[in-house]
Amino acid sequence: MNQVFKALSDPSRRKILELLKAESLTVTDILKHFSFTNASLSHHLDILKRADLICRERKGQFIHYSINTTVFEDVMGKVLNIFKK
Amino acid sequence: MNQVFKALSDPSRRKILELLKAESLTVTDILKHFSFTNASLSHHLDILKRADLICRERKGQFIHYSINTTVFEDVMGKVLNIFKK
DNA sequence: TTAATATTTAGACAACTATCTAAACATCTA
DNA sequence: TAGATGTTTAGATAGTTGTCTAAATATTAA
Repeated sequence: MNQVFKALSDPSRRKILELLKAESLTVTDILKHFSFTNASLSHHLDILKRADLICRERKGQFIHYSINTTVFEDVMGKVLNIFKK
Repeated sequence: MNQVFKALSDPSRRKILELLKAESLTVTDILKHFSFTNASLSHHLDILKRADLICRERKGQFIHYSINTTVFEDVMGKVLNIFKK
């Protein structure tokens, strides 16, 4: 679960999640919203993937990324546990 | 709000919050649960304080730290916003 | 098969972070 | 006031992170 918190600690990665919650996108699509290189984006996507926060699916030449909503309850629960008695 | 996520990204700091949600504690009290120095703990407390996640109050020789529950809704809301459509 | 497009991987580097030791500051007690 | 206790600050260092360029891999189209 530490990987999830680490993944969420970067603003760019939170923005990626914001984008993906609206619709599933390719790397090139996502890249349009940022100023860094595709290599950097790939790195961020890798971290989000390892934290199980996103899913990837190749469709021919493209790879589509989407948010993994099933992890949502886990994260909320963990944040809840930090604060709630 | 980035400071909040950064603060939560470290396991030791999350453990500190876990301890403080039960009861308000002094630095020495908190230190018993960790193996690093008081200087390191002070550093972690500073980060949590800047993120507004904890409160400090001097009582004579001691400084008591407690969790800031009013920030709870903010954090939950932010995590919600990341996932919820 | 060759060229073009989409994405990841490898390696390097500057900036940041967690930790330490040593010193300073704050308060209490004798 | 002097010494003891509690806590923070300063400065140093090793490890981590975000970013880059260049090269590699995967798929499509000509």
